[in-house]
Amino acid sequence: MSSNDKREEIVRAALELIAENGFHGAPMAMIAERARVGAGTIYRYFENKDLLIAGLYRDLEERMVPVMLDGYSLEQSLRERFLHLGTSFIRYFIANPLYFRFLEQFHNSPYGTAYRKEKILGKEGGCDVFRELFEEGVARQVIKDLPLPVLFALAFGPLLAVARDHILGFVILDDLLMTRFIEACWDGVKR
Amino acid sequence: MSSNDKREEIVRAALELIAENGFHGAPMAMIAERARVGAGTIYRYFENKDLLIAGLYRDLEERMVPVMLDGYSLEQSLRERFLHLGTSFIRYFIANPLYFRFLEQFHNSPYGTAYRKEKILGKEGGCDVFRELFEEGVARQVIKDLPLPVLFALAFGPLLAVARDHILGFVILDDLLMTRFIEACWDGVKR
Amino acid sequence: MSSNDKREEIVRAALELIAENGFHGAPMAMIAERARVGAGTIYRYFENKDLLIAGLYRDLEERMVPVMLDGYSLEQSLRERFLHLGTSFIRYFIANPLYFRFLEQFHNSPYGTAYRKEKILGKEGGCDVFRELFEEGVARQVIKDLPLPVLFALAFGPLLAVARDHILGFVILDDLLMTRFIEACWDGVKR
Amino acid sequence: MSSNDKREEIVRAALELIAENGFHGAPMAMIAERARVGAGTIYRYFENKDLLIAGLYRDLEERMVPVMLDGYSLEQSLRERFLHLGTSFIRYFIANPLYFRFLEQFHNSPYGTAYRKEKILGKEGGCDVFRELFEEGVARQVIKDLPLPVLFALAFGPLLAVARDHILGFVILDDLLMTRFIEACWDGVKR
DNA sequence: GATGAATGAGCGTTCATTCAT
DNA sequence: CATGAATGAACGCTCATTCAT
Repeated sequence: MSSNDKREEIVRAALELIAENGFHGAPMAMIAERARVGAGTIYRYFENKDLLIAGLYRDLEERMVPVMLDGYSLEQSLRERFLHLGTSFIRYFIANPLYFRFLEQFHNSPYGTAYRKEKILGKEGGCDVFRELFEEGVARQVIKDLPLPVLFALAFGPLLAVARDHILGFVILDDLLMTRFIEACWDGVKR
Repeated sequence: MSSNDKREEIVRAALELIAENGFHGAPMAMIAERARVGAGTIYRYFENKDLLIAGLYRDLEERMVPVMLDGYSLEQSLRERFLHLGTSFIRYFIANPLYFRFLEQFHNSPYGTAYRKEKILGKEGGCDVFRELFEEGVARQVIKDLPLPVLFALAFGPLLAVARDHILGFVILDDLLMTRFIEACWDGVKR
Repeated sequence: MSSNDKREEIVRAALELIAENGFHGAPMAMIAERARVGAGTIYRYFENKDLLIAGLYRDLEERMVPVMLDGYSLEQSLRERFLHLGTSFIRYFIANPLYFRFLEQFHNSPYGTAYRKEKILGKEGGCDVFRELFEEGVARQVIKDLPLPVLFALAFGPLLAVARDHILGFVILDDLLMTRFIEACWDGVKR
Repeated sequence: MSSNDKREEIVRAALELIAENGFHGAPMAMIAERARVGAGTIYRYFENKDLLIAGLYRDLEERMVPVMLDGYSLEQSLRERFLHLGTSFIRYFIANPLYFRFLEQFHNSPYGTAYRKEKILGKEGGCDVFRELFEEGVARQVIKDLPLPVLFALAFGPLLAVARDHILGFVILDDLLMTRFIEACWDGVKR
């Protein structure tokens, strides 16, 4: 097994356990066991548990951006771009429910709180493109003239909530329903 | 100090500590100290920590409903009723940021997960009235014909997100902004 | 068992183990076991291992002073006073070899080093009386006019070395030999 | 780098780290790093950490003897020989404070204790010559008729104590003071 | 021979829970 | 009833040692 494989196994194991059981259900020894690795080995790759988790978060963020931007074009209308991003966003989490669960655990946790302090805005990987979209929309009077955080709340709030509901099995978002849902989100932000 | 006072002190102390520091920053001994009560005493009122926290949650839910329903009238239009509930909802959390922080801690935690498993729908205290509102709105073709969880996501998602942003100081929701924000939520759910 | 007994048991156990095996041979779990106490219990009495050990040291220091001063009188000649203190000092450690071993462990250890930084001089409990003796002796031209630390080295160096030798069984210091030895120390410091 | 160089690098690195930080501040990995050698390499030269440290000790002992004997002549008087050895001894440690610090760390440590058990007498490198000096002095009635360990205590006790004080900066031993100090030691052992 | 990644026993410490008082 | 001292399992982390390369 190569060194890189080991790192990846650790990341995978940590992600799974945290997604399944939360941080309190993912002690280092259990992560090591699931990764089929000695307990001390984790510390060759991550200085401590906090940094392992922060690393996990950064990993997920980075992986997400290109997926969301795939097929995204500034030549489309604002509405089309919004629908594209919203759909990508939700599809991504439906396809990777573990990632979603992890991010939820992370956000409301001492780990996430410290991390968020640095970023304030620009949260939720790939937000920059959302921010640009909103700013352009406000300027062109297509989107409501509300502060950015409020627009983010109107867009991400429902997206995250519905992704959670789908993952927990409270709704099944087929293609039609997803489209109608994201159009509803657009209704919230558009003028 | 009456038995009831003691219980209340415990609840208050636990709420404060969890809201301020998260679950990891609220060990039983610290809760007992803040409540000016022996550590063992907590166990007279709550079988264990999980049930203390679940009890806390139930408490908050119950306290919230009458506040939200204050001034609520079935004689108002659906839109007016939605705006009323949304405004009450957000005002309540702005007035009680500790409650909000606690609920956020609770939702993504082993405690909350177990609890949610029981309730599936009907979550977020005072939802019944929201559910009735949505069902009536769908039936009367005023609200989009989407599954209830999706409508909940469209309404609560932004409400919770914006409440968090306000509490963390990312936006300041004055009366005007709050009204415009909740109208935007209505735009999301209305036909 | 009273609370005080428990504290004492912990102190005794820690002292024994450290004296017998050094710091590395006295993990908290072993101290707890020897004290017939839960591992967590130690932490009710001592914030952490460092403070347990510093506490132990302070304890020993305090216990020693009155023993050394018993029968000490400023009306005796300088020589008699020196012999008295030297004899008491060495007798004390011969009677309490565990204390001696502990102090030796302590002095050259991260624990002791930090502690010594604060005190620089005035080390080895009951030194003040030695210092006064030396200062008076220098002033009255009975003792060599050397810096205090050098006089301390001339007096304590042999005392500690011989105590160690006795405890390890390299010599047996009977009363006669002890007297002759301390007289030899006096020969070193006197004019 | 030759095999012998490697061994020497390891010894040097270990000595430095232990002298600077004590045993607890010198893990094998850190020694390897400072010696610019793989962690496993150390084990080609030393069976385990205990033996590495015992080897270190033996090294220092061996290096010290010729320095102390430089200029030493059996034709000098006993007093002159004592002063010579004492001066060399103390000068050596003042010139090599790292060696001194290491030896102090070593003496009160599980490593040193085990080692000392083997040697009982003949401790402190270059003791044989001291022993001969003492035995001759006792026989010729120039030195007090005390057991050898007691004479060692009278001589080495102050020497080590004063060397420590100098190295820690509590006194500065210039040539004059050093001479006067060693003469005082001689006063302790001579008849 | 030399390496350094991997190991896992063992460390100091915390904290939910119990129970004698 | 109320207490809080006592408990010990479980945690995050270190490091002497091994062994595949």
